[in-house]
Amino acid sequence: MDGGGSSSSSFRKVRNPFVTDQELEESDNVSSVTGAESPPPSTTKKGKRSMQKRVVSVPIKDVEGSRLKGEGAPPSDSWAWRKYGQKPIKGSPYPRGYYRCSSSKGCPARKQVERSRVNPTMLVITYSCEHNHAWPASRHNNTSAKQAAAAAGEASESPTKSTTAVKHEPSTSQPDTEPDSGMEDGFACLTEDSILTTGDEFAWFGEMETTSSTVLESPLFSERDNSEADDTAVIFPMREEDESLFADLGELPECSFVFRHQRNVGPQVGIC
DNA sequence: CGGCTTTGACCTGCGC
DNA sequence: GCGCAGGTCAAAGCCG
Repeated sequence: MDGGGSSSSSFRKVRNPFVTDQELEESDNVSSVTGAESPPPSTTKKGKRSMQKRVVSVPIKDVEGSRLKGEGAPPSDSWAWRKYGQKPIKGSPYPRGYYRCSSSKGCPARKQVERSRVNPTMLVITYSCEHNHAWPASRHNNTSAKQAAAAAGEASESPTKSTTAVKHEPSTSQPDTEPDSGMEDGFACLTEDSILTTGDEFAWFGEMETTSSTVLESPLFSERDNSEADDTAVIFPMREEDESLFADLGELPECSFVFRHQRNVGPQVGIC
């Protein structure tokens, strides 16, 4: 309980070619995974502690049995998320849901879920993780995931297989001094330096590309390539089947980002 | 019974 | 300095 205004991250406006105002907010904070975190134009409201943020856009699928009424629902990741708030965002017809990681007690992970104004069929999820903080390992929390998904389904009736854009934003990496319990599971939020290439752990990703004819598109990448934008985004059409694959993503450190810049280069995974 | 969701209110930070 | 917007907390209610 930080008290009324607690630690929030700076989501102030900047400019992101990929999305509109709202998404811009997130993307702008999204620093390049490479660790080149662009100095936030505006200091975080309360985010005193450096937090790594990742923006992930996932297609909303029609999920039933939803008990949530939130507009933005988080994708079914493998972690337990507890919704602690929801607020309508100015300029956005969809409210933004605030979720906290409930997988672990000391889990500082948080995520904001909102519908993409650009593509109502996509959910824009912003993951916030303390610098170097550990994320709860894959904990199959059907409840959260299911509910989240359900919410998503409720929120959107367009199960359109949209593309999934993944953007990661490593925030200022400060020497981690907070021993968190989240690490217990073995997944730690590495600093932006930690950029890994697809390995066994991410083999699923490779398969996803090859087996599911999943195509990675990153409009942002294009931008980034050209201007080295701060955001890292990956867009790949997903199917219901792919969804399961994507669901596996939950098993991966949320802090990790997967992107493929060049065709010659395999999917690269970065862990914040 | 426990956990989670929902809604309202409060606080912080930024912009003007 | 004031207002706006965003973010978080707390309490109540509901569901599994």
